[in-house]
Amino acid sequence: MAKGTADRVFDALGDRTRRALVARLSEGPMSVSELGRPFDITLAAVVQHLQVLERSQLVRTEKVGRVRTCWIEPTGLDVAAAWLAERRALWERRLDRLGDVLAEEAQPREEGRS
Amino acid sequence: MAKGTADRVFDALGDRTRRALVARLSEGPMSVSELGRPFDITLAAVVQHLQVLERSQLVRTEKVGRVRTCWIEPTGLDVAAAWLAERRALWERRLDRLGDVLAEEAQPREEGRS
DNA sequence: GACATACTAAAGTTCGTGCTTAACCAAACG
DNA sequence: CGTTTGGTTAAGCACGAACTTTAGTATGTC
Repeated sequence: MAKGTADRVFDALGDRTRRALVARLSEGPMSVSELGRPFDITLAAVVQHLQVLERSQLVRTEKVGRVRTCWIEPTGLDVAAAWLAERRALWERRLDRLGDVLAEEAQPREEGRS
Repeated sequence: MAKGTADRVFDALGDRTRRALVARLSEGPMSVSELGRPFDITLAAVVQHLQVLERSQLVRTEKVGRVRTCWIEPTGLDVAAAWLAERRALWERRLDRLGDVLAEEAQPREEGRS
């Protein structure tokens, strides 16, 4: 099965360092080496993270001359936010079942169960 | 450094199977074995995922008799949503710098750089 | 009591992926 | 031209985490 967009976004955001990179990028666009400066990792590692972030549509980059500038693509974050909102909405509608389920477990009925 | 709440949430949501578990749980509260039924993994694995989800505050569980019932804690999702919203808001305010940065790279000035 | 169910806990295996090193290329600068 | 700077790519290592197996506990059912 093909990986959906939400999947890729959460995979990307599942890594501590990548979240930090996104946080740093949210302060404004910058070059790859500038982006990676505060972190204790190689430039190569930063580039690899960047590839994941680009695949997930969270970040976009463009190379001018020999310097690649990176920036956040806000709609990428929207995909994740939408997934969360959907789960939450779905849940809110079923919340009332909670009491029923717990009560049912406590004193099971003799009703038919498959 | 201590792991922040947002960190734990994204770590938890960083796994494909756990996202599927959350999705299933968003349809309503259910027992551990019922939760894990559609998945091709051991009950033990489901329990382990559940521990991560509980630590991240995304899910709460309670044991009555020998059956443990699980349900989503909506505020857990809120933490993640808030993180995303914050990055996005921060970014929106700096978006205008993009043009400047790209232009600057294209034709660097002779102004002082540290 | 005996058996089944629902889960738990520990231990071990395997596989992914985050990281490094090293070699490399192209652009800027003298 | 040679050197430095900024980035790319490939290869390989190493650690963690997702999973299984096994064995065990407590609850419910007959």
